Amino acid sequence: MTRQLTDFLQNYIKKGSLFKDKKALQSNYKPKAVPYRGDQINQVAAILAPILRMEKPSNLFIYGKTGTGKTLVTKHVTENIRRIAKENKINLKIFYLNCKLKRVADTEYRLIAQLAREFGEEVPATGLPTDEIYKIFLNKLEEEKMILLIILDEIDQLVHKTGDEILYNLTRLNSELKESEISIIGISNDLLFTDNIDPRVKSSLSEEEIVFPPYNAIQLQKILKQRSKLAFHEKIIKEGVIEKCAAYAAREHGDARRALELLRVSGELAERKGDTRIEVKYIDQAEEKIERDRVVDIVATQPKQFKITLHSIVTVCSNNTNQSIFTGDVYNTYKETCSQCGITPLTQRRLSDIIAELDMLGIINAKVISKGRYGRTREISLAIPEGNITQITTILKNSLSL
DNA sequence: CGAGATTCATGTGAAGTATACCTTTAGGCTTAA
DNA sequence: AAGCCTAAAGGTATACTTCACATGAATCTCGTA
Repeated sequence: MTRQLTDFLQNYIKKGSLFKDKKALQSNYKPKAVPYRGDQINQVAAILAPILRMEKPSNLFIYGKTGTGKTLVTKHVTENIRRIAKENKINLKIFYLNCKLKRVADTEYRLIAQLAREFGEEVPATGLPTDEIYKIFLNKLEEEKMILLIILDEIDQLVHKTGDEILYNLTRLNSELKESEISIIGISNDLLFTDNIDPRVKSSLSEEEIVFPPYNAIQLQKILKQRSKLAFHEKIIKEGVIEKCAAYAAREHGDARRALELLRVSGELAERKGDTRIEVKYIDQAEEKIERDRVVDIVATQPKQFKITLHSIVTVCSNNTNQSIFTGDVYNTYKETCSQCGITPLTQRRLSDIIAELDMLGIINAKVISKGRYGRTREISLAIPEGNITQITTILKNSLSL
């Protein structure tokens, strides 16, 4: 047994890795150049450039589907601006916040609190009035006499959850500032986002707008080739692999992040199998694995009540296969589940909201339908691939100690 | 037969409540002069 | 008298509950052809 293990480990070293630099394929990797986004880079740069003359740049709004390079381009440009600002002794700060993160920036209070924390200020998670937290933040900002650039990623999620007042407050902030100035970059996956917000907010928040088009399959291929040169040793990738990755991602609205992830995970799978080259067959496995990991990750990080709800949905789904299931069924099962693990159940009202949130997360599909005489409800189905359900159930059971 | 009323099961908005946390304030105790 | 600690008072954000009303198509009702 030990013998085997030593052999394995020895071999592992000897064989070396398929990867030269795996980081090049990870989602937080920032390449030196961003291909096919020259226009967007120039536009963003042109809009933000006034910073370097200590002038407040226009607020900017960026739209585009996931994996079209919004975040990457924004970071790319702002990094450069940050660098040049530093060289020229311009007092500039750039804060990047992802509004989707639960319990970080998903309410007005938490958003501002997080900004204050970026300044190194200790602020409590709750208890203070919201204007108080604004004051703390603004005072700190005034003290430092600077230009502040706030990047709000996935801002549509925030507004969806808490309404558009936040945006109004944010845009109004400048009028309260004497020494410093704030500019906001909003990034949204939802192309129709601004249709539903207050026109006053809209005009001041999106003084400038940039739309990021999806990549097409050929562009994706080029991107993949470029990155794979950095990431893998020579001649590791078999013919057709890149093409297939690109095709898969192009099918999903040209999502470059996905394409890169497919390639990376394929590589990892090949490596784990002891293969010396990446075969086309690994891509399909990779796609499955990615989806599985995504779901597992989401599920595992949900609060308890969300887990119980999800568990109930899974249970109901598996009990009556190929029949549609409704809120009422889920709620009944939910109550049972609660009594099993000794937790007082929430009301149906609340459960309704939780189901809606789970839908937003994309792990279930819930559509409000009217069954005519038989009332109105949500038609719920799982958005988890068939093969992963058992695994998810296990995770849920373990964390709920069922 | 068809237009309009009815109905059901739950969606959904608003307001209220519980909890956990915050600051302020008043009182009480200690201490030093 | 001044200083310090503590506990109560008064305030907030968040997650949840309560209450009440909204929804919308299948079904029912009833007048009419």
